[in-house]
Amino acid sequence: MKRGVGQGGYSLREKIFLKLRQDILDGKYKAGDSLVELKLAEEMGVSRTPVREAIRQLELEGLVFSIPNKGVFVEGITSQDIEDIYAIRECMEGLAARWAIERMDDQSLKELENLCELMEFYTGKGDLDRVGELNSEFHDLIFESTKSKPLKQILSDFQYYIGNIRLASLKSPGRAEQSLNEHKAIVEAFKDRDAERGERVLVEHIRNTRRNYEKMRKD
Amino acid sequence: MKRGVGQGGYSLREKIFLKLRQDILDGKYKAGDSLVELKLAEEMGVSRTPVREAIRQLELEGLVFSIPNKGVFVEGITSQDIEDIYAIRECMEGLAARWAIERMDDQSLKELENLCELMEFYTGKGDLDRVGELNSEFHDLIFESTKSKPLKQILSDFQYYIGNIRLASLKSPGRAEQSLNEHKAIVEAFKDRDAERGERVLVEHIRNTRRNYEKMRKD
DNA sequence: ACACCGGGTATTGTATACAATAGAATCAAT
DNA sequence: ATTGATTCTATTGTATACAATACCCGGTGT
Repeated sequence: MKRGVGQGGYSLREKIFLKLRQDILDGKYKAGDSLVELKLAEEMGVSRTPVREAIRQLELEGLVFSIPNKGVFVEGITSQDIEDIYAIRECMEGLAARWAIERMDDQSLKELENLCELMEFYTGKGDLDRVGELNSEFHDLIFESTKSKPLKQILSDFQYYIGNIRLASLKSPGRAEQSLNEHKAIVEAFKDRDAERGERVLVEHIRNTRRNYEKMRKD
Repeated sequence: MKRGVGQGGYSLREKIFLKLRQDILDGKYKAGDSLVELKLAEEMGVSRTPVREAIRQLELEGLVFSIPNKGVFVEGITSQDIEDIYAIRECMEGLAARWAIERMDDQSLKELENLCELMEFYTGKGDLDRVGELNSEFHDLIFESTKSKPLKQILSDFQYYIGNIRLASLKSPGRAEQSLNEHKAIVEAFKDRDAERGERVLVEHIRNTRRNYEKMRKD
């Protein structure tokens, strides 16, 4: 079994959800495109049921909207959305930094340090795709360490939304090295358990990422 | 038709989703309770399909978690979650205030004023349930006016999460009047298009709501 | 030419049937 | 009595069948 959809998730629904979300975020389905249950189901070699459920979840995340008895359409992410997300992240990651520094256990701290070292290694090797993955893990670990369900939820969702953009941003000249230094500063603040400084450097990091994105857009 | 589930939403799935969410938030289902698709379906006089879809959505919102082939269990909201949500709202509604003041059109502003007057009327009459509803509409209108999809989504979800708590808080002695004054101050700042002041008074409003909740918890 | 009606098609909405799985209960062997 | 295998049951996972709806398109009357 496991034909067509691709491995990874647990149930078909989960896999389809992840796949569709990725496809939308990758631009395979553009804004306004209609997603037809039966068509998708046939493409993936499954029945409509799990496809439907996946679509309902996408709907809740705001990636698609559905007109009853008519169809489901891709909502798309505008560059305004991206900017908004960065602005929101500036606030929220500050909060995350404070909480994480207060609540993070030593083992997670060690892991965070480790992730940072790996990022250094792959940045040196120029494998930026891998760096991008590690970057996600880095921030996810911080979210996780806040031990705050509501905060985790928001930030993890955004993480997916802007994943591709962040990766592209990372590939602009010099940004990878700068980003690495910022991550190092974050780890230092975490190790010192300095919430004040942690918040500052993390917010600064987001702000720089955002600036880099805006600069990139203009080109 | 429309038997059992109760009106309101559009499709069965939507109605069931709203009903289940309300029931969880109302404490009808407590943390750890298991939700059995077939049982719920029979109770509401529908088939499993729409129930399943509703549950999947609840899962994405984090209100339930599902163990494959075993069951779905209510996640529940801890008082830690509530506190976190208030902290998050302090940040986010500040942002919302700034954006809304910049982007709100005159008609919405008029509506906002109107909502505030209605709140005054019903506060005077002592109909706090109605005031609670208007309160939600008031904040929703602000969210809507930010014209920001990501921000709207986050804040609207939280609105439901803490709706009942806010209502209870409103019923503590003197709070309704204080809340009303804070709303008036918000409207004034919006009318003056003073983003700086708007942010300050709105954040202050959230902070007071939160303090009131914490005070209430102790009793 | 134009508005109106009616049927046909595409699509989703809902119900039901069947498969797979996990866990509990039973029972036999040591 | 304990352990291990085995059956049984509850529950979800997936597929399919059928119903309802919206929209397109062609025909018809004026």
